[in-house]
Amino acid sequence: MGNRKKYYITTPIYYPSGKAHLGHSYSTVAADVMARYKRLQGYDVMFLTGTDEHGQKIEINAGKAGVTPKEYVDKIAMDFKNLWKLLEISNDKFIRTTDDYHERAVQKIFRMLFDKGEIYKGKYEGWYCTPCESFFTDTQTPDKKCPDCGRDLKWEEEEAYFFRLSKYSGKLLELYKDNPDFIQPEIRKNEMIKFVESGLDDLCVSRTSFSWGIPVDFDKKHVVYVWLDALTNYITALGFGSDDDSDYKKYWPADVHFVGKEIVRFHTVIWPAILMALGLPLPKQVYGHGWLLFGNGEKMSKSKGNVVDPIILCERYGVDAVRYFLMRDIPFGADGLFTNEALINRINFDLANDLGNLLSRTVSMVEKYFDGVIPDEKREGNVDLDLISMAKSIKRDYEVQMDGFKFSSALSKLWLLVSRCNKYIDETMPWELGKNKENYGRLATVLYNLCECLRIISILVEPIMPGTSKKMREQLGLDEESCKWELAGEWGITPNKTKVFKGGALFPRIDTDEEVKELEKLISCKSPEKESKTADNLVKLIDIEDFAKIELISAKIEECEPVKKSKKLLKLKLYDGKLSRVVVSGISNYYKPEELIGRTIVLVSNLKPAKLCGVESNGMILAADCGEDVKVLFIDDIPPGSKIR
RNA sequence: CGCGGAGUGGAGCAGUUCGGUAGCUCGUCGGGCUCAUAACCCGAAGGUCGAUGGUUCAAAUCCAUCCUCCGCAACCA
Repeated sequence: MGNRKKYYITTPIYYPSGKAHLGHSYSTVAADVMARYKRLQGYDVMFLTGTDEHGQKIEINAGKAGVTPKEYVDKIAMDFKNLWKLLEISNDKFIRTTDDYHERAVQKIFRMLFDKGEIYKGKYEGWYCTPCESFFTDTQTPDKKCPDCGRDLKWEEEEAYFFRLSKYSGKLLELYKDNPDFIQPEIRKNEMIKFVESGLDDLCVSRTSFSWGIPVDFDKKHVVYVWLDALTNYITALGFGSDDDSDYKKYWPADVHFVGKEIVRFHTVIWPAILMALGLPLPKQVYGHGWLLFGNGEKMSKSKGNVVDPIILCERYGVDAVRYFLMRDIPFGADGLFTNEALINRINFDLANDLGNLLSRTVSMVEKYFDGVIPDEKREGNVDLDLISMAKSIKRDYEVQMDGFKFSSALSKLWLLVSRCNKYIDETMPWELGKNKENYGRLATVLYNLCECLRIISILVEPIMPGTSKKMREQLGLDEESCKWELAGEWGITPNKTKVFKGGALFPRIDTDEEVKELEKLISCKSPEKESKTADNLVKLIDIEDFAKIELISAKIEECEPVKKSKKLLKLKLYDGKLSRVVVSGISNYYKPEELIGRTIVLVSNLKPAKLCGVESNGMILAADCGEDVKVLFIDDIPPGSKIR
């Protein structure tokens, strides 16, 4: 037992500031596939996922919801756990950074680093916006106004602890050089090298401005700030810093951390530096996968409210179909598009037509011609050799791809065998053989070969679609013994006289057009953004006083030029009858400066000033949003300064 | 000169590391088959691989310049 090779894989711990979406599911399913794959190969696997529950944003969100931060994260952590259960995620542990053992361990780690001199007390300074509780650097706020709310900023200094990240640049670069696989894929590695080469600052690891975090035990007004709290989960989950650290001793270092590409930096710079400072071994690899994007190329994110609900998809198509789609349709290292059509097409073509139908036609024929049991007498033919040699080699090809996290390629390798089987049926024409008893020996061989291929497929498909794998074996009448992982590379394992059982369709076909409509309906109901849009469509009635607050006047455009470094902004100098003022407007895609000079427009004159791309804008000009185009309201025959009501 | 990504048959993509007949899935057209979930199999049409220049016997692939699209960056006031 103790000699088994171990494999430790992690997902990021997710920040529960909103609902879990398909993007979270993507990372987690990928890690699960890998964990299952390694377990089947005989590894002693530790698969960790969890939630990162501290920080100001949680504190604020909880406040808005009128609950304590703990109540807030309890609820969302439960949602995550339930989703993972639904998606058949086989994690061995689920860590919450609010777990007692984690908090104690983080305090211990913090102290260890402080005692070693790796953490020191310093000052965090910057421009502070009290209402927003945010710091900004000089470069972020050239005008000393809050970029979020526009209010004045105060120069504040906050006492804070810092981790000596800056001294690790050299060591990190060495690490990347000596371990070319440490950061993958390649493109991420190059980015990180460039980033580290540009120099590192020490890292602020404590805050006094909010309290929802792990207290620094020797300096109670500080709480540990994000990275030292979050990243260390990978070792505290194994018991590091607690009384029982046997799992830590057994599983650390991690074989791979799966992370989204946006947090590669933290995992390949800060995390190894922390471990170096602690004198602990480093993870073997960090893999930064791509993002799931929508058909329109937008990132799936909570803040944009364009989240596709994995629960809906699972309910409609089953977990395995969703898992298959995520792993098959998107190359793991790159960004991928999610569209409802793509999902349904995968289900129909790959799963229903190719795989499901193959099983169905095979089992049907065994029942039809042999009452469900293939007889011993067989007669081999030449056509069989090609099929058999492919079937025997597919496991090796598949494993090469899986070991490189190329899930999509692994599946397309496996589907070569599925296609080969369908073709084999055409070549051998079992329905013809079935017409004449003399050919039953040959027919038995053909059907046996098909069952044998399906056995192999059922094994290799298990990491991605555990449920489907099981269903296939039930229909094929196979026991666990015949379906061990090693036996995916062997031929002739299905015992003689195995009885098959025709079951339901593995994946029922879906009517694409109708289903896409249904899905769009469903998802738009659930999407918060769409909801609010619908609400906006209902005309909200306002009082005349509300309207009176808005001061509209005519103004003449005196000067106009594009705002440097901006894509859509024009800087307009307007004369409002009394004074000239500068207004910035995002219409450079629709109007050229010379088309605007001399014209008169409608100006919202009492709008709070705001800074756009470094230019102060005092007001807003009215324009109509007509689909693709935007048209400014010109009122050239009205003298500047006229009040509009 | 802000950062990053991408441009390959109608659609979505692979191939680019390490140059050597341009590939996959879907769609279209034609044919075959009927065991099967109207599924399966075969064949065909369809591409100046964003542009230009360079290196080379040979470039989607290497080099240079440029164009376009997209995301991000404190930009729709």
